[in-house]
Amino acid sequence: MSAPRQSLDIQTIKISCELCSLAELCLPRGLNEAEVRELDEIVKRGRPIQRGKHLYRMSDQDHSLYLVRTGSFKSYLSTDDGDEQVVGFHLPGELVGLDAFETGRHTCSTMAMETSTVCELPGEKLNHVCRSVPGLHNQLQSLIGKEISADHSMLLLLGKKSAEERLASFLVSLSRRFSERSFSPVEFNLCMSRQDIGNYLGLAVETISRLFARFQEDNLLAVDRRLIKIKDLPRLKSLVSRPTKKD
Amino acid sequence: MSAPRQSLDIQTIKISCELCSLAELCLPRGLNEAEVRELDEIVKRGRPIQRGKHLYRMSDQDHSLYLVRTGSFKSYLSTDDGDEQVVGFHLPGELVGLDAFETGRHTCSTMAMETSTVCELPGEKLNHVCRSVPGLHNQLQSLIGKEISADHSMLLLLGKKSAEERLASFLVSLSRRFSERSFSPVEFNLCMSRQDIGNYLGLAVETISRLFARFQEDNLLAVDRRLIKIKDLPRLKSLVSRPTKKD
DNA sequence: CGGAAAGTTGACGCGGGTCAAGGAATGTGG
DNA sequence: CCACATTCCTTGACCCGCGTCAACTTTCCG
Repeated sequence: MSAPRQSLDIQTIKISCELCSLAELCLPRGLNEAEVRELDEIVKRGRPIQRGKHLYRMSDQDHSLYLVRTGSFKSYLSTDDGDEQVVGFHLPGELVGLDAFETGRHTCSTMAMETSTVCELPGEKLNHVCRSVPGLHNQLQSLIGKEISADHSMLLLLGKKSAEERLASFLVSLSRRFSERSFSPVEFNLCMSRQDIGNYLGLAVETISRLFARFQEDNLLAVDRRLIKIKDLPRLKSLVSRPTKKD
Repeated sequence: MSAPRQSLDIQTIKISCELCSLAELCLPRGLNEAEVRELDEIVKRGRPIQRGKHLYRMSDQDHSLYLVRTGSFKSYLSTDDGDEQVVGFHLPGELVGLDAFETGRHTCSTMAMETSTVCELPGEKLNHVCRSVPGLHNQLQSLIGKEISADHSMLLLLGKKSAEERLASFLVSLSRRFSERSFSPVEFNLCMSRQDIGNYLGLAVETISRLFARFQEDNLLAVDRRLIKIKDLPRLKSLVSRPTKKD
């Protein structure tokens, strides 16, 4: 906290959008070298955030957006009566912080689920660069649209799907996201607790536990603590929407 | 359909952002006269959309945003197995169409619930005007943030709340929105069917019916078909979050 | 007026929440 | 290195909120 804010180490200097392995998933996608360098100018890369620490809290004033560089985060709402609703998990390359767009104050809190780093995009500077780099504006717009469409899918999941369909959807979505990041689509570590998964999916922890047990019995998965091996991805995908009940 | 597209009537000519009664809720908020006129230049005001007709359908290519001028719309996702999830209801002054931001194709469908009119903002022109009118950019950004925060609240509602809390939340939200539009906060017509309400809230139609009956018994509401009179708004608000179960 | 869509009400049953108890892994301090 | 606490996860027993099904009424609309 009291360390000089200007200090740079070799690690930090080396990181740039141009060299970042996430470029194809992240804001630089579709920009040319000069444009990426212009974006790079305004990106602030802070020190790592420890597991359990907040990137920001609900009602913090903040005009920045953040892109996850390494690690993972969860965003959640807290209600006055003390309980929470996880509204999203964020992997490297994903955008966080749009929730302050309305008033300049965050409407949810975002916490690191493991030691993580982000790239910060200060709002005013970002708007300015967007004006001179239209491709950046488009890319940002696209990420915003993605966020909204993802939220809509979650509304469908919470509004209509059974517990089994919810967990299957969740695993398939993680599988896809890991695979986009060049990790195995069939073997990965969950970065969140059963508690968080249940909360996110609108289910009790016990239900998550039971479903993992059942999926394992059915030879869909091998589960070892937080390590998931998907043994039959096609069948898992087929569980995402059930055979139609009526109509 | 075969009417000449250039035809204008006096009604249409008269409508401008400057004179529109929605201005304080809508994009022009906080803009000066000159800026509003610049915005006005690019707004396309089409003919009314009949009840049941679509403003757009899922997977339509579309780079415009829309602001509801009169009437009301619902947005919904359709799944491959044929059922639907309503993801939002839209009243005058509210923004519709962000769901095409990701790819330029809509990810949900939007249908008029009564004869309605919209103001269309063609994407490219809008970006252009935003560049010269920073206040417009901010206002748009704010509406985007509002949408995202609203979606998050819905996730909380669907993930955690009981049927009673859901319907109470819904009515309180409608009450607030009507009152912002200078309608009575305690007496209004529902523009949607019980079916749509149930779908939106993740409940069966029968549950909606029973809850309306119970709220009426409890002297919270007077319900006559789609006309709602809220008889005890404070108590209705108190139902929105229940007394905490544990922790 | 007739047929369809929308809404209401009752009976019934199940999916998943809640409670309780215990196990396994990780952290903490001595 | 061990004792102990804490958090995380699992499993079983129970039961209730709300979905489902069915029958009927009311309203809407051509």
